Amino acid sequence: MKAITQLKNQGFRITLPRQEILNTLENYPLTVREISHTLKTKNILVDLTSVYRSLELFKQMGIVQEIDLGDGMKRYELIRQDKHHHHFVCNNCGTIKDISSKIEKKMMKDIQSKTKFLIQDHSLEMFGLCQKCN
Amino acid sequence: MKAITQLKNQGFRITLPRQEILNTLENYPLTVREISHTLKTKNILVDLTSVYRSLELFKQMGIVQEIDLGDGMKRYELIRQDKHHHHFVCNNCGTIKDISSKIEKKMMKDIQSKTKFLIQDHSLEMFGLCQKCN
DNA sequence: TTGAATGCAAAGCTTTTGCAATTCA
DNA sequence: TGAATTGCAAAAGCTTTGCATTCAA
Repeated sequence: MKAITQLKNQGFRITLPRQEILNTLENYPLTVREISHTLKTKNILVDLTSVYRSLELFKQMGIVQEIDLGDGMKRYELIRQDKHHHHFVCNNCGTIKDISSKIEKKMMKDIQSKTKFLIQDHSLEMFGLCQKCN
Repeated sequence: MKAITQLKNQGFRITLPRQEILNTLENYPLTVREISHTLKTKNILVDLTSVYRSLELFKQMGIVQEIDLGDGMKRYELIRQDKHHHHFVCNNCGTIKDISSKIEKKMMKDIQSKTKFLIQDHSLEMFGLCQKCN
């Protein structure tokens, strides 16, 4: 279901800030500042606070996902239909690429049966050099 | 090589704060506040700033490793000899357990050959319920 | 019209920086 | 002794909160 529809269906208002924030997230994960800056270049001024609040709402609605690359800022990306994936960050140019792996599920099952922990979620981030920078 | 020896060999001073900070890290990853608080219960008062600075030094010397569980605070743990591992965090009681997996290396190789990215490092954190809480 | 959403200012946290005082070697 | 290390105060950076104003429905 499209994010906007989802908002409407759940009784939330379709505001310009919300629509535009969602638009910025089309391509790759962004920080709050990056979202705000992107909007500024389109002459759409949205306060940082509102960006934070919108993202919090989107997160709770399952529209958006928070990712942490360990650099002190959270990043946000749209959740595409059940396409669980991870990220590769280039240490040189900073580009973020989506990564998905088939072995992953097996790995989680393995760990779960070995440890008897119930794994509800996990995050996997990779760092290195992208094809261009290598 | 023991951390203290390593410090001495590299010309750094063996101070009480440094020794005691290292001691707190024996068991599991701690935040800066947790380190400071642990020391306080032992009547050892070390300023937060000094904890930060010691950890930064230890990190650069390869004695300590920074981990990010996405809750806004960095955690620090001793690096044991080439025992690369990851973490499982219980969503209920907060316990952090070390996890290591054999499949992991294969997974990285797989991704590397598929994407042509050079993977230099990665982080994997798992969240769920531990045996006790499940 | 009216409650939801936004903007602005201020505060809350973690982490960093500057500098004088202290301390290890 | 003297440079390295620490502590204290202040600042920096990300995020949250309070409240009056604005706006979608």
